[in-house]
Amino acid sequence: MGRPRQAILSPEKIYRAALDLVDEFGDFTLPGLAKRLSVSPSSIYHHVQGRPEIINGIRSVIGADALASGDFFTAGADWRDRAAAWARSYRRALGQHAKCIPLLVGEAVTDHATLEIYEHLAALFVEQGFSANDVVVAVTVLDNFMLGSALDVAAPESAWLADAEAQPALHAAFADASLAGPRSDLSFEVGVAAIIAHLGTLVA
Amino acid sequence: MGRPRQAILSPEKIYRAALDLVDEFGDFTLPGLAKRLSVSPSSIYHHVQGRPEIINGIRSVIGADALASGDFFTAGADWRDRAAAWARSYRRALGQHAKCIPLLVGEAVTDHATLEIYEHLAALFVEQGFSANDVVVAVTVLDNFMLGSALDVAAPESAWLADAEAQPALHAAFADASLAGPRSDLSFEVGVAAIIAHLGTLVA
DNA sequence: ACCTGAACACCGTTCAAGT
DNA sequence: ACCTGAACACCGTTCAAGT
Repeated sequence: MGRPRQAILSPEKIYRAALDLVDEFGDFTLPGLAKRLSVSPSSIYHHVQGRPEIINGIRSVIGADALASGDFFTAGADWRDRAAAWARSYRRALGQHAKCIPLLVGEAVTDHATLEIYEHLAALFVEQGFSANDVVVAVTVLDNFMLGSALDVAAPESAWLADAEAQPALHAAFADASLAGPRSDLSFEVGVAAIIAHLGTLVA
Repeated sequence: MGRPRQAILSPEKIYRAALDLVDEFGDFTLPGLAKRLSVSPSSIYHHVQGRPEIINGIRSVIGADALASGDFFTAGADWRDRAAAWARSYRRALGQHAKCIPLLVGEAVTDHATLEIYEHLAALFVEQGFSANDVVVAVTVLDNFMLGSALDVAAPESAWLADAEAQPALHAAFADASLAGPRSDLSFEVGVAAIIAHLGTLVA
């Protein structure tokens, strides 16, 4: 066929198609991606280096969409509310692509969009007069909890397949619980409230 | 060669060898696993169903070792100390095999050892008089933070490759911080203290 | 029951060939 | 510059054949 007059592919198109595949099937393959893009597998290599770069691209697309939503710009409000909103927004963004998270964890963050998201959080603490040490710890604590909670979104409500005989306390708790909403969401709010209340003691 | 008088393999041996490979290289392949066990790839299928079962086996080995360490039996102490010890112990167990975590997340927990570990935590809250709802939330919150923090152990200290120009607050905080220990460990303790203090308000 | 070697479909990546 | 088809090494899994 040869070169088309107008390029069919772009890194962005490749990343978005890969994101779609992961959302749908929990993973992607280069041949599957090529098929989705109506292209030959080898064509993809004219735009990205390889599979790892595509995975990184998925992260950046999620981050860019989250930034574009404007959720991270809740200026004016109390810093506690803004920190909580940050965690809530990024967890929602990741949770919308919960099947991607296992693919993303364990890879270093280098894309601009994701770093920008964390810059928002760090700036918030700096503004509040946190020391460098406290900013690092505050960002880490909130990020760790946010990420652990986002991972939990992917897990089915019955991911805890406890046995009534072998794990009586665990089984009974889940069997008898009557939560007023999704377990993961409610727990997230409890944890965020706990963490932010504690961070407040650093600033006082 | 045919069947040996004494079986060379067992599920346990396969799981442990796979764990070793992941610790060393961050992943494992069936051919690589077979080589490590001085066996043919097809031999492995006489003992386990396939790769997913091996991944589940890795989790159960980590859980069994953690249970065997006795860290989860800190009876007598205050429930707050025991809950903190639980999170600390399991994070340490997972952190010792940090490269495994990306492989484990996103898979439902079904192995006995891991469920036993969560049973310890649930029983602790039940003992304390938590309602079923509160047990579920307390277990979820502590688990989510513990897992997020364990993932952070795998990340290099410089996983946040912030740019001085583009992300000034984030960059400056990490550049100027002088923490009295590993960022991940210190942050974990701060978060656990925050969460447990908050859980204490449920029981009061 | 348990190990082997051959075989299959599939995957990620490379590269020469085309426009 | 950008797409294609052929090719390569490799992977997970199956299966008939051996003891």
